[in-house]
Amino acid sequence: MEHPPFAVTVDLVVLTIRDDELCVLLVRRGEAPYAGRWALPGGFVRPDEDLDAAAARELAEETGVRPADVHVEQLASYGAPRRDPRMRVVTVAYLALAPSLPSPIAGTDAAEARWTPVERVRRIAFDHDRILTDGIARARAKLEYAPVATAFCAPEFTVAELRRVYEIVWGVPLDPRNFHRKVTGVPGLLAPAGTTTTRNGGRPAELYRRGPAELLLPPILRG
Amino acid sequence: MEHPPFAVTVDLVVLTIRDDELCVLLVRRGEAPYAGRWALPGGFVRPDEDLDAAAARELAEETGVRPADVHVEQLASYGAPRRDPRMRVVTVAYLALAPSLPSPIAGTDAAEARWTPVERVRRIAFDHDRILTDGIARARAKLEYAPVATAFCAPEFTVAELRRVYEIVWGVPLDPRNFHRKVTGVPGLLAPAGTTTTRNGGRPAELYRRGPAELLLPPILRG
DNA sequence: ACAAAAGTGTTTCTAATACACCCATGG
DNA sequence: CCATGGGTGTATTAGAAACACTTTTGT
Repeated sequence: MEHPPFAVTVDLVVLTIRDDELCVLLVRRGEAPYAGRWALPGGFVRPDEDLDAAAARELAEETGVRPADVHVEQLASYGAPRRDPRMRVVTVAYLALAPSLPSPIAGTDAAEARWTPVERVRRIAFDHDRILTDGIARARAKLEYAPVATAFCAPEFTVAELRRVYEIVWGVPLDPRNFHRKVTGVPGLLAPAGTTTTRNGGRPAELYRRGPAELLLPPILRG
Repeated sequence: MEHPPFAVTVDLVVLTIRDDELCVLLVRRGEAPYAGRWALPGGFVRPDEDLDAAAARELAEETGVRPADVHVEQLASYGAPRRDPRMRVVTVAYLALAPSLPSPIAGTDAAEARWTPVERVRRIAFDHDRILTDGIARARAKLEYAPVATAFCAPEFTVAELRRVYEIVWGVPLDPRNFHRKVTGVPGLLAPAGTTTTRNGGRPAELYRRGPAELLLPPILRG
């Protein structure tokens, strides 16, 4: 009963919104293979560590964000025999949705890390193109029926800021009036903070925090 | 740079409909751990085998069904440190939806295999309870927006047989008239076979094959 | 003739869309 | 006072649900 030895890694598709664009966190590889090329952040799962824990650890190391502010979920696993030329590696990919972070990423231990607009990503290392494509598709689909859009926002946000998230991720314009009604009508989605802001100009807007809702009923449909 | 050694397996949640119940394929374990207990079918990924290929191979070994007749998709990965007491095992779970098969499962190499109604599954080996729960939830959700219900049917089927699939998987009654209109109205979902059958009694029903549609628009919503 | 299942037509109601309009602030 | 974005009201329309009714077989 010999079981072939595998290495197991976690890789992260960390998405955020910066300057009105959907961006992904990429790190520059220092060693072969693909030395000097950009890649998704990730690393080996430790001997006594659960998969989710490994993903959370890598995320903290790379971004320094508090886990409570980020939405993390397992995406899929990838294990083609020669996806890593050194050895047989199966990677468990995770999708993370994070609020906008300061540009020089705090607490990072990677040599070089960068937020890149997803439209401009070209030929990254390993099979990470495919993983990124799958992660973006998942994020787009999940906004429809799960309250994850708030993960892209600061702890307190306006309805218009939440709408911008949808417009940027989906790439379609939404009617501000109908969106407002829809999103404030979903029970448990938004909790009023009781304060207002004028940071976007015009009439002061109500500030909200994320509510306790786990599911989005009815769903918010794409244009 | 030492990478801890992992074993990697695939486990299968194979669902079918037998006697108007949603059933899952379970196999009896011959060896420790959990000797004599029921478990999801599965096995080790081979050194030169992709994950999807390993899942397809195990499915063929356990059920003997032709791959074209079954819907197979990756479900999720599970890798808690002590989920297998022998060693560190990460398993990639797959969900398969199959048409009703003859009871003594043809082409099986497992010592003992059985279709069990999902409601009656109790305390199966390892963390397979959790995997099964996740698989059922995925199947229920996927019927809404993907044309996978046909995977439970024979190659040629009636609208009423397709409706029974939805009713059994969701556990809710559906209006036959509205269902008929809805499902025949989705472009590309059903291809008329040109023949009819009276196997369900009453007026002859049109027979259909699965159409080329990949997505279900508009979705079929749960009552 | 009658039961049973297939399939169609029609009415009702809910919810998404489009858009006119008013509100509250900064400059 | 005017520009800007926030928020409400309302008419239109698309689709879901409910159900009466007709069709085509087996017995």
